[in-house]
Amino acid sequence: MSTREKLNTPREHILEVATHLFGEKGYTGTTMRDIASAVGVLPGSLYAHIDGKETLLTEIVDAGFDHFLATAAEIASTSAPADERLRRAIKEHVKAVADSRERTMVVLHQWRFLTGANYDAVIEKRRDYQESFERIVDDGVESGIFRPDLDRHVAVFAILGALNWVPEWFSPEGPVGAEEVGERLADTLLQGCMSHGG
Amino acid sequence: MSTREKLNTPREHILEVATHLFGEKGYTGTTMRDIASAVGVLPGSLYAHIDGKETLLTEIVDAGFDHFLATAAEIASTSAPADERLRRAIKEHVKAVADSRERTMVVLHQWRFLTGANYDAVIEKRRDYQESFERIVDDGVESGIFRPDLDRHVAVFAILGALNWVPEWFSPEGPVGAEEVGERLADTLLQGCMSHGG
DNA sequence: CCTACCGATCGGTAGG
DNA sequence: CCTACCGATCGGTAGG
Repeated sequence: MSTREKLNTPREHILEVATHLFGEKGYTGTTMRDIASAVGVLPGSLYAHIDGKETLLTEIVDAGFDHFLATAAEIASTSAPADERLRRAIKEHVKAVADSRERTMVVLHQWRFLTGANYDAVIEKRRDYQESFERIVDDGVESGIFRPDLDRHVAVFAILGALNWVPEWFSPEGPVGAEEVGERLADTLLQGCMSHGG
Repeated sequence: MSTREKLNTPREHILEVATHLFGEKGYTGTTMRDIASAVGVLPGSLYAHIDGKETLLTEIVDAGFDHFLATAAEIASTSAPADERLRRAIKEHVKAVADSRERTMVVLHQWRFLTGANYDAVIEKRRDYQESFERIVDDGVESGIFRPDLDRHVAVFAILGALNWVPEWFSPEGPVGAEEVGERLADTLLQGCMSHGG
């Protein structure tokens, strides 16, 4: 309480608190008073550092998507075999989720409450992320390492679904670490794509 | 507007409208005034038919979970081979999502806003649903039809994740129907579990 | 199902 | 970052 946890600017502190609350109670379920109270200031004082509630959301979501996007795009454009790239992308995604479960929940579910240009920007990032995975799967099918009859779209949706479900069950305090969970998830998802088993 | 769409009781009509709105804008993002307006009555009039906002949510969520649960439990307890049972469970889940995307979204994400006994009941249903899938996977590993090195928990989470992501991308108006999507999803997810490919 | 209304709370602002 | 406050809106109720 009396210890100052400010290693960051007040603005960054507010964003951290908002990320936590938006992830836990949702954007519409969180009030500016909740945020102010958790930060330790009165509600009106927040507006010295931020423009408004949606600004908080769009900054959290944009930064979160950019993180996922940058990693996936880098991996997708590598010249490594498709199965290796897919494994790397899966493991990096799990690692990012383990880093901050709440941030991931906000990125996955709260972007719907953005409006106008903020909303449009997210739709684009979402599509880009998907395309990085589609590129890997397409390459895998073309090179013969993945099954020729694989439905590329369904396969990518299955992989993204499995990844995006991770924050619902993974706990960094659990018996199995993020590295190992990513490996086992990759084992299962990879085999669903491969041309020949084990 | 002037046509009466009441094939149901007023109460059922309210529940339908609430399902749609909770799915679209979330529980905390939907007001009783939103619901009243979509139903076509004044806000206070809703309370002649329902107890309150949380009652609406818990009825929608409970009924939704029960539907998923009953189907999965029935399939899991069949004596068919594990791969057949898993395929059936996947297809039934996709069919249920196709029946009502909004209801599924409420079941998956809005139950967090329930409190007390309503919340506890959902946690239990959630666990039961997962256990139906775990039973199938366990049987498959024991009978040798699934890989012996398969991580049962991770495999089930991957399958549930892929299934629970379906409402984010599947459209009944799309080019591929629910039946076919379920089949292709099962193809990919099944192969991720099987002992020998193709 | 409507009229009329309750106390509480919302996001945000003016002025210091 | 606080004091003091704004108009709007919230879930819900009394009485018919």
